[in-house]
Amino acid sequence: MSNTAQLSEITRKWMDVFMHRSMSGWRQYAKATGLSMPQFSLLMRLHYHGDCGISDISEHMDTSNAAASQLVDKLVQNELLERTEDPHDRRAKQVNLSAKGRELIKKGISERNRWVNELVTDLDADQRAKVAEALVILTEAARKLERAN
Amino acid sequence: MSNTAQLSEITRKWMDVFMHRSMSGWRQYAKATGLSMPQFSLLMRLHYHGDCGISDISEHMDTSNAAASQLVDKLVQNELLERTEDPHDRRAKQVNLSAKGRELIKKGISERNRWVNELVTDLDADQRAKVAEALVILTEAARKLERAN
DNA sequence: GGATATAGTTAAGCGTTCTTAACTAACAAG
DNA sequence: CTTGTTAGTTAAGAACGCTTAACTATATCC
Repeated sequence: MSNTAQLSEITRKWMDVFMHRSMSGWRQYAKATGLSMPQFSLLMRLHYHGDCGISDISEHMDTSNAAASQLVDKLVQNELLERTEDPHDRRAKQVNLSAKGRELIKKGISERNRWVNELVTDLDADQRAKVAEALVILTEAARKLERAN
Repeated sequence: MSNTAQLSEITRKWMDVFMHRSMSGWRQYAKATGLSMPQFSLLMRLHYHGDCGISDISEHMDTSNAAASQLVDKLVQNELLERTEDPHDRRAKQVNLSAKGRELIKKGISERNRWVNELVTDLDADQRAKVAEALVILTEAARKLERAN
């Protein structure tokens, strides 16, 4: 049992459920916080890879330098980001989440975690152990794959 | 082992990796297809719950009737949606994905699945079996939770 | 020092989405 | 039949994000 085709079908179903949920979860949170998708996306990016310049941002978001600059500017005005001068290169800027921005993202992430936590609280001990083991395997595989790219 | 706190930490890490990946995946796909986020969101909604009226859409997207109507209109013009009259109530409309729209969403979903498939291909047989078992458990739990709400 | 490249900002213009308000058409109840 | 409700559309105006192009300031190379 558990050949490639079966596993593929299982992951497909899981992704289906999961994507459905995560999409609508994000949408609701963006609405609630008043953030647009690009704004939210940038905050997430900085949560994972802070301390980067405008060019890094524009490159990663697949957009122009001007757009990134304007986006950052708006979020700086809203006090969600801090934009400081790079001490080693005074042309460049270092963009980071502010305390307020970090707080907001942290809350968003924990709200999304709530769903998974609800999911696992209904499981019995045996099921929980299995889920825990599998998620560790998957997380490690994802990390490995990310490093490879 | 595997008490509640541990499991919670494990799911948190998994969500972290997974959300990070799925967010940027969708962003890229939306960019590639030229769809805006609301447009994309509506197509996904119709993929899961087709055959609904303008009011259903506006209610679910937490927006005004006018906005939903305009959004649908644009996607009908792009031939991604079909808008037909409800035979039982001629005031109402039935909105559905067109063949072209279905195709587009299907492709997006399969791209998303590709990542998970890459993830599991590197696993050995034992790990695969464990992952398969756990994902079945989680998918079932998610379905149950959804029915409860 | 002077030419060139790089990092980022600013401004004008376009397309999108949203809102409110006014409107049409169809249904429902007396 | 008339009154009121419901479903959806249309129009005007504001906000946002993106692009291109022109610009400032700093760094780098010869």
